[in-house]
Amino acid sequence: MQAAPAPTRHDQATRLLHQCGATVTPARVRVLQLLLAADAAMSHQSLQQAAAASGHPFDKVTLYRVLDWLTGQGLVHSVAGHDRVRRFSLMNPHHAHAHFECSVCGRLFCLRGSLASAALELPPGFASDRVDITVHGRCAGCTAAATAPRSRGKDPGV
Amino acid sequence: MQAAPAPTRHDQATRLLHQCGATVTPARVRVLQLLLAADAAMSHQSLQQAAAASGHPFDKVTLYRVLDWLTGQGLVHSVAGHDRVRRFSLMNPHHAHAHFECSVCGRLFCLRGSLASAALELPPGFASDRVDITVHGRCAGCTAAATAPRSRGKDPGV
DNA sequence: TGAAAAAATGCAACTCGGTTGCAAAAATGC
DNA sequence: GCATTTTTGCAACCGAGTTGCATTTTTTCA
Repeated sequence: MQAAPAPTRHDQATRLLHQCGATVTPARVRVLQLLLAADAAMSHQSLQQAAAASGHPFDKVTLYRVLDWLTGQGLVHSVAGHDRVRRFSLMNPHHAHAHFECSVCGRLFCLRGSLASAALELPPGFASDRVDITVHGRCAGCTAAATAPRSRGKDPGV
Repeated sequence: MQAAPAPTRHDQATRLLHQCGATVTPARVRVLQLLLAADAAMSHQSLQQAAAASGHPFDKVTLYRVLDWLTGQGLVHSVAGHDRVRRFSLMNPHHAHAHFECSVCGRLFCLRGSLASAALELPPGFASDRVDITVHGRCAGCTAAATAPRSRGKDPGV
Protein backbone atom coordinates (compact mmCIF):
# COMPACT_ATOMS: atom_id res chain seq x y z
CA MET A 1 0.00 0.00 0.00
CA GLN A 2 1.64 3.13 -1.29
CA ALA A 3 1.02 6.58 0.20
CA ALA A 4 -0.64 7.63 -3.02
CA PRO A 5 -2.30 4.97 -5.15
CA ALA A 6 -1.54 5.15 -8.86
CA PRO A 7 -3.79 7.60 -10.70
CA THR A 8 -4.82 4.81 -13.03
CA ARG A 9 -6.56 3.08 -10.16
CA HIS A 10 -8.40 6.24 -9.28
CA ASP A 11 -9.63 6.51 -12.87
CA GLN A 12 -10.50 2.85 -12.92
CA ALA A 13 -12.51 3.19 -9.73
CA THR A 14 -14.28 6.28 -10.99
CA ARG A 15 -15.13 4.57 -14.23
CA LEU A 16 -16.58 1.58 -12.43
CA LEU A 17 -18.78 3.89 -10.41
CA HIS A 18 -19.95 5.83 -13.44
CA GLN A 19 -20.82 2.59 -15.15
CA CYS A 20 -23.46 1.79 -12.59
CA GLY A 21 -24.89 5.28 -12.86
CA ALA A 22 -24.69 6.42 -9.28
CA THR A 23 -23.07 9.27 -7.48
CA VAL A 24 -19.32 9.08 -7.44
CA THR A 25 -18.33 9.94 -3.90
CA PRO A 26 -14.79 10.14 -2.58
CA ALA A 27 -15.44 7.38 -0.07
CA ARG A 28 -16.62 4.99 -2.76
CA VAL A 29 -13.71 5.82 -5.00
CA ARG A 30 -11.23 5.31 -2.22
CA VAL A 31 -12.67 1.97 -1.19
CA LEU A 32 -12.63 0.78 -4.78
CA GLN A 33 -9.06 1.97 -5.18
CA LEU A 34 -7.99 -0.01 -2.17
CA LEU A 35 -9.78 -3.08 -3.43
CA LEU A 36 -8.29 -2.68 -6.88
CA ALA A 37 -4.85 -2.63 -5.31
CA ALA A 38 -5.45 -5.60 -3.04
CA ASP A 39 -4.18 -9.05 -3.89
CA ALA A 40 -6.53 -10.71 -1.41
CA ALA A 41 -9.99 -9.99 -0.10
CA MET A 42 -9.94 -7.21 2.48
CA SER A 43 -11.74 -7.06 5.77
CA HIS A 44 -13.41 -3.95 7.06
CA GLN A 45 -10.59 -3.62 9.52
CA SER A 46 -7.81 -3.89 6.97
CA LEU A 47 -9.55 -1.35 4.76
CA GLN A 48 -9.78 1.03 7.66
CA GLN A 49 -6.14 0.54 8.51
CA ALA A 50 -5.10 1.01 4.90
CA ALA A 51 -7.08 4.22 4.70
CA ALA A 52 -5.71 5.47 7.98
CA ALA A 53 -2.18 4.65 6.86
CA SER A 54 -2.65 6.82 3.80
CA GLY A 55 -3.67 9.73 5.99
CA HIS A 56 -7.41 9.72 5.36
CA PRO A 57 -9.11 7.42 7.85
CA PHE A 58 -12.63 6.22 7.07
CA ASP A 59 -15.46 6.60 9.46
CA LYS A 60 -16.36 3.10 10.57
CA VAL A 61 -20.01 3.34 9.65
CA THR A 62 -19.38 5.07 6.36
CA LEU A 63 -17.06 2.27 5.37
CA TYR A 64 -19.66 -0.36 6.24
CA ARG A 65 -22.24 1.51 4.27
CA VAL A 66 -20.02 1.99 1.26
CA LEU A 67 -19.21 -1.71 1.30
CA ASP A 68 -22.88 -2.61 1.55
CA TRP A 69 -23.65 -0.26 -1.28
CA LEU A 70 -20.89 -1.61 -3.48
CA THR A 71 -22.06 -5.13 -2.75
CA GLY A 72 -25.60 -4.17 -3.64
CA GLN A 73 -24.38 -2.69 -6.92
CA GLY A 74 -22.61 -5.91 -7.73
CA LEU A 75 -19.22 -4.25 -7.90
CA VAL A 76 -17.93 -6.07 -4.87
CA HIS A 77 -18.76 -9.28 -3.13
CA SER A 78 -18.20 -10.39 0.42
CA VAL A 79 -17.24 -13.71 1.90
CA ALA A 80 -17.22 -14.67 5.55
CA GLY A 81 -14.17 -16.63 6.60
CA HIS A 82 -13.93 -19.19 9.35
CA ASP A 83 -13.17 -16.37 11.76
CA ARG A 84 -16.62 -14.98 11.07
CA VAL A 85 -15.17 -11.84 9.53
CA ARG A 86 -16.47 -10.65 6.21
CA ARG A 87 -13.89 -9.96 3.58
CA PHE A 88 -14.55 -7.96 0.46
CA SER A 89 -13.12 -8.18 -3.01
CA LEU A 90 -13.95 -6.86 -6.42
CA MET A 91 -16.52 -8.92 -8.20
CA ASN A 92 -14.51 -10.56 -10.88
CA PRO A 93 -15.90 -11.44 -14.28
CA HIS A 94 -15.82 -15.17 -13.54
CA HIS A 95 -19.39 -15.36 -12.50
CA ALA A 96 -19.03 -18.34 -10.24
CA HIS A 97 -15.63 -18.65 -8.69
CA ALA A 98 -14.16 -20.49 -5.77
CA HIS A 99 -12.29 -19.06 -2.81
CA PHE A 100 -9.13 -19.98 -1.02
CA GLU A 101 -8.77 -19.36 2.68
CA CYS A 102 -5.30 -19.71 4.15
CA SER A 103 -5.47 -21.53 7.45
CA VAL A 104 -2.19 -19.95 8.55
CA CYS A 105 -2.55 -16.24 7.88
CA GLY A 106 -6.32 -16.21 7.36
CA ARG A 107 -6.16 -14.36 4.09
CA LEU A 108 -8.83 -15.04 1.54
CA PHE A 109 -8.26 -15.16 -2.20
CA CYS A 110 -10.58 -15.46 -5.14
CA LEU A 111 -9.63 -18.34 -7.38
CA ARG A 112 -10.08 -17.70 -11.02
CA GLY A 113 -10.33 -20.41 -13.59
CA SER A 114 -12.13 -23.64 -14.04
CA LEU A 115 -14.67 -24.09 -11.33
CA ALA A 116 -15.62 -27.66 -10.73
CA SER A 117 -19.29 -28.03 -11.20
CA ALA A 118 -20.32 -29.79 -8.05
CA ALA A 119 -23.04 -32.27 -8.88
CA LEU A 120 -24.55 -32.86 -5.49
CA GLU A 121 -27.63 -34.81 -4.75
CA LEU A 122 -30.00 -32.78 -2.63
CA PRO A 123 -32.74 -34.23 -0.44
CA PRO A 124 -36.21 -34.05 -1.99
CA GLY A 125 -37.74 -30.61 -1.80
CA PHE A 126 -34.43 -28.81 -1.63
CA ALA A 127 -33.68 -26.37 -4.42
CA SER A 128 -30.14 -25.34 -5.22
CA ASP A 129 -29.49 -21.76 -6.11
CA ARG A 130 -25.75 -21.25 -5.85
CA VAL A 131 -22.81 -23.36 -4.76
CA ASP A 132 -19.99 -21.85 -2.74
CA ILE A 133 -16.68 -23.60 -2.84
CA THR A 134 -13.90 -22.66 -0.45
CA VAL A 135 -10.53 -24.35 -0.51
CA HIS A 136 -8.67 -24.36 2.79
CA GLY A 137 -4.94 -24.76 2.89
CA ARG A 138 -1.74 -22.84 2.86
CA CYS A 139 -1.21 -19.85 0.64
CA ALA A 140 1.96 -19.24 -1.34
CA GLY A 141 3.26 -16.71 1.16
CA CYS A 142 2.85 -18.97 4.14
CA THR A 143 4.27 -21.97 2.31
CA ALA A 144 7.35 -19.95 1.47
CA ALA A 145 7.57 -18.70 5.04
CA ALA A 146 7.36 -22.25 6.35
CA THR A 147 10.15 -23.58 4.17
CA ALA A 148 12.37 -20.56 4.81
CA PRO A 149 11.48 -19.64 8.39
CA ARG A 150 14.12 -16.91 8.34
CA SER A 151 11.97 -14.79 6.05
CA ARG A 152 8.94 -15.17 8.23
CA GLY A 153 7.50 -12.76 10.73
CA LYS A 154 5.12 -10.83 8.59
CA ASP A 155 1.60 -11.44 9.69
CA PRO A 156 -0.66 -9.64 7.24
CA GLY A 157 -3.08 -9.09 10.02
CA VAL A 158 -6.00 -9.30 7.67
CA MET B 1 -39.31 -30.87 21.72
CA GLN B 2 -40.49 -33.16 24.44
CA ALA B 3 -40.03 -32.38 28.12
CA ALA B 4 -37.85 -35.47 28.46
CA PRO B 5 -35.87 -36.61 25.44
CA ALA B 6 -36.09 -40.30 24.66
CA PRO B 7 -33.81 -42.38 26.88
CA THR B 8 -32.23 -43.88 23.82
CA ARG B 9 -30.75 -40.55 22.92
CA HIS B 10 -29.39 -40.13 26.39
CA ASP B 11 -27.74 -43.53 26.14
CA GLN B 12 -26.48 -42.76 22.69
CA ALA B 13 -24.97 -39.51 23.88
CA THR B 14 -23.38 -41.17 26.88
CA ARG B 15 -21.92 -43.90 24.72
CA LEU B 16 -20.41 -41.39 22.33
CA LEU B 17 -18.76 -39.65 25.25
CA HIS B 18 -17.43 -42.87 26.74
CA GLN B 19 -16.01 -43.80 23.37
CA CYS B 20 -13.65 -40.86 23.43
CA GLY B 21 -12.59 -41.69 26.96
CA ALA B 22 -13.36 -38.43 28.69
CA THR B 23 -15.51 -37.39 31.58
CA VAL B 24 -19.19 -37.73 30.94
CA THR B 25 -20.74 -34.58 32.30
CA PRO B 26 -24.40 -33.67 32.28
CA ALA B 27 -23.77 -30.61 30.14
CA ARG B 28 -22.01 -32.64 27.47
CA VAL B 29 -24.67 -35.30 27.48
CA ARG B 30 -27.42 -32.74 27.17
CA VAL B 31 -25.76 -30.93 24.31
CA LEU B 32 -25.22 -34.18 22.47
CA GLN B 33 -28.81 -35.20 23.07
CA LEU B 34 -30.04 -31.97 21.57
CA LEU B 35 -27.76 -32.39 18.58
CA LEU B 36 -28.83 -36.00 18.13
CA ALA B 37 -32.43 -34.85 18.03
CA ALA B 38 -31.80 -31.99 15.63
CA ASP B 39 -32.55 -32.22 11.94
CA ALA B 40 -30.38 -29.25 11.11
CA ALA B 41 -27.22 -27.73 12.51
CA MET B 42 -27.91 -25.78 15.70
CA SER B 43 -26.59 -22.42 16.69
CA HIS B 44 -25.44 -21.61 20.19
CA GLN B 45 -28.57 -19.58 20.59
CA SER B 46 -30.95 -22.30 19.49
CA LEU B 47 -29.23 -24.78 21.78
CA GLN B 48 -29.63 -22.39 24.68
CA GLN B 49 -33.28 -21.85 23.88
CA ALA B 50 -33.90 -25.58 23.51
CA ALA B 51 -32.26 -26.21 26.87
CA ALA B 52 -34.16 -23.41 28.53
CA ALA B 53 -37.41 -24.70 27.07
CA SER B 54 -36.79 -28.06 28.67
CA GLY B 55 -36.36 -26.40 32.04
CA HIS B 56 -32.58 -26.62 32.40
CA PRO B 57 -30.99 -23.56 30.85
CA PHE B 58 -27.31 -23.70 30.00
CA ASP B 59 -24.87 -21.14 31.16
CA LYS B 60 -23.76 -19.28 28.06
CA VAL B 61 -20.06 -19.83 28.60
CA THR B 62 -20.45 -23.46 29.59
CA LEU B 63 -22.29 -24.10 26.38
CA TYR B 64 -19.58 -22.46 24.34
CA ARG B 65 -16.97 -24.50 26.13
CA VAL B 66 -18.84 -27.76 25.73
CA LEU B 67 -19.23 -27.05 22.03
CA ASP B 68 -15.56 -26.25 21.68
CA TRP B 69 -14.67 -29.41 23.53
CA LEU B 70 -16.98 -31.56 21.45
CA THR B 71 -15.54 -30.03 18.31
CA GLY B 72 -12.03 -30.72 19.55
CA GLN B 73 -12.98 -34.34 20.22
CA GLY B 74 -14.27 -34.67 16.70
CA LEU B 75 -17.78 -35.53 17.84
CA VAL B 76 -19.22 -32.34 16.46
CA HIS B 77 -18.28 -29.90 13.78
CA SER B 78 -19.15 -26.30 13.30
CA VAL B 79 -19.93 -24.26 10.22
CA ALA B 80 -20.32 -20.53 9.99
CA GLY B 81 -23.26 -19.40 7.88
CA HIS B 82 -23.58 -16.21 5.89
CA ASP B 83 -24.95 -14.52 9.00
CA ARG B 84 -21.60 -15.14 10.71
CA VAL B 85 -23.18 -17.42 13.27
CA ARG B 86 -21.59 -20.79 13.95
CA ARG B 87 -23.89 -23.75 13.76
CA PHE B 88 -23.04 -27.13 15.20
CA SER B 89 -23.98 -30.61 14.13
CA LEU B 90 -22.85 -34.12 14.90
CA MET B 91 -19.86 -35.17 12.89
CA ASN B 92 -21.30 -37.64 10.51
CA PRO B 93 -19.36 -40.61 9.21
CA HIS B 94 -19.14 -39.14 5.72
CA HIS B 95 -15.73 -37.68 6.17
CA ALA B 96 -16.08 -34.94 3.62
CA HIS B 97 -19.60 -33.73 3.16
CA ALA B 98 -21.21 -30.65 1.76
CA HIS B 99 -23.60 -28.27 3.47
CA PHE B 100 -26.84 -26.68 2.50
CA GLU B 101 -27.75 -23.25 3.76
CA CYS B 102 -31.31 -22.13 3.25
CA SER B 103 -31.40 -18.53 2.15
CA VAL B 104 -34.95 -18.11 3.44
CA CYS B 105 -34.91 -19.51 6.97
CA GLY B 106 -31.15 -19.60 7.41
CA ARG B 107 -31.06 -23.20 8.57
CA LEU B 108 -28.01 -25.24 7.73
CA PHE B 109 -28.07 -28.92 6.85
CA CYS B 110 -25.35 -31.47 6.29
CA LEU B 111 -25.68 -33.15 2.93
CA ARG B 112 -24.82 -36.79 2.92
CA GLY B 113 -23.94 -38.72 -0.15
CA SER B 114 -21.75 -38.29 -3.14
CA LEU B 115 -19.57 -35.28 -2.75
CA ALA B 116 -18.38 -33.89 -6.00
CA SER B 117 -14.64 -33.77 -5.92
CA ALA B 118 -13.87 -30.25 -6.94
CA ALA B 119 -10.85 -30.26 -9.19
CA LEU B 120 -9.68 -26.70 -8.90
CA GLU B 121 -6.52 -25.24 -10.22
CA LEU B 122 -4.66 -23.35 -7.52
CA PRO B 123 -2.11 -20.63 -8.15
CA PRO B 124 1.49 -21.79 -7.82
CA GLY B 125 2.61 -22.18 -4.23
CA PHE B 126 -0.88 -22.74 -2.88
CA ALA B 127 -1.51 -26.04 -1.15
CA SER B 128 -4.99 -27.41 -0.79
CA ASP B 129 -5.91 -29.09 2.43
CA ARG B 130 -9.68 -29.33 2.48
CA VAL B 131 -12.51 -28.15 0.26
CA ASP B 132 -15.71 -26.81 1.76
CA ILE B 133 -18.78 -26.89 -0.40
CA THR B 134 -21.92 -25.06 0.62
CA VAL B 135 -25.05 -25.11 -1.46
CA HIS B 136 -27.32 -22.12 -1.08
CA GLY B 137 -30.96 -22.33 -1.93
CA ARG B 138 -34.33 -23.07 -0.50
CA CYS B 139 -34.88 -25.94 1.89
CA ALA B 140 -37.80 -28.34 1.69
CA GLY B 141 -39.70 -26.58 4.45
CA CYS B 142 -39.44 -23.17 2.88
CA THR B 143 -40.26 -24.50 -0.57
CA ALA B 144 -43.41 -26.06 0.82
CA ALA B 145 -44.26 -22.88 2.68
CA ALA B 146 -43.84 -20.85 -0.49
CA THR B 147 -46.12 -23.02 -2.59
CA ALA B 148 -48.73 -23.34 0.16
CA PRO B 149 -48.48 -20.00 1.96
CA ARG B 150 -51.37 -20.97 4.20
CA SER B 151 -49.21 -23.44 6.07
CA ARG B 152 -46.54 -20.90 6.64
CA GLY B 153 -45.75 -18.96 9.78
CA LYS B 154 -43.26 -21.20 11.45
CA ASP B 155 -39.94 -19.49 11.52
CA PRO B 156 -37.47 -21.93 13.07
CA GLY B 157 -35.60 -18.97 14.45
CA VAL B 158 -32.29 -20.75 14.18
C1' DT C 1 -11.70 -43.02 52.97
C1' DG C 2 -10.17 -38.53 52.53
C1' DA C 3 -7.16 -34.95 51.10
C1' DA C 4 -4.95 -32.93 46.95
C1' DA C 5 -5.05 -32.11 42.10
C1' DA C 6 -7.50 -31.61 37.93
C1' DA C 7 -11.49 -30.73 35.32
C1' DA C 8 -15.92 -28.57 34.73
C1' DT C 9 -19.20 -24.94 35.78
C1' DG C 10 -21.14 -20.26 36.64
C1' DC C 11 -20.94 -15.37 36.67
C1' DA C 12 -19.37 -10.76 35.30
C1' DA C 13 -16.94 -8.10 32.47
C1' DC C 14 -15.04 -7.57 28.16
C1' DT C 15 -13.75 -7.65 22.93
C1' DC C 16 -15.05 -7.05 18.42
C1' DG C 17 -17.72 -7.07 14.04
C1' DG C 18 -21.54 -4.96 12.73
C1' DT C 19 -26.01 -2.01 13.09
C1' DT C 20 -29.22 1.87 14.24
C1' DG C 21 -30.67 6.60 15.08
C1' DC C 22 -29.98 11.02 14.26
C1' DA C 23 -27.94 15.28 13.02
C1' DA C 24 -24.66 17.76 9.87
C1' DA C 25 -22.82 18.19 5.25
C1' DA C 26 -22.79 17.54 0.39
C1' DA C 27 -24.99 16.66 -3.96
C1' DT C 28 -29.10 16.93 -6.87
C1' DG C 29 -33.40 18.78 -8.88
C1' DC C 30 -36.10 22.52 -9.95
C1' DG D 1 -31.41 30.27 -4.83
C1' DC D 2 -33.91 26.95 -2.21
C1' DA D 3 -36.04 22.41 -1.22
C1' DT D 4 -35.21 17.52 -1.47
C1' DT D 5 -32.43 13.65 -1.51
C1' DT D 6 -28.13 11.37 -0.66
C1' DT D 7 -24.03 10.79 1.84
C1' DT D 8 -21.21 11.33 5.85
C1' DG D 9 -20.00 11.38 10.85
C1' DC D 10 -20.73 10.47 15.59
C1' DA D 11 -22.52 8.02 19.55
C1' DA D 12 -24.86 4.56 21.34
C1' DC D 13 -26.17 0.10 20.83
C1' DC D 14 -26.54 -5.25 19.69
C1' DG D 15 -25.13 -9.92 19.66
C1' DA D 16 -21.65 -13.63 19.11
C1' DG D 17 -17.92 -15.13 21.29
C1' DT D 18 -13.96 -14.76 24.88
C1' DT D 19 -11.41 -14.07 29.28
C1' DG D 20 -10.64 -14.03 34.19
C1' DC D 21 -11.70 -15.81 38.32
C1' DA D 22 -14.10 -18.03 41.96
C1' DT D 23 -16.88 -22.18 43.01
C1' DT D 24 -18.24 -26.79 42.41
C1' DT D 25 -17.58 -31.39 40.85
C1' DT D 26 -14.76 -35.25 39.49
C1' DT D 27 -10.67 -37.83 39.50
C1' DT D 28 -6.45 -39.46 41.51
C1' DC D 29 -3.83 -41.60 44.77
C1' DA D 30 -1.74 -42.08 49.20
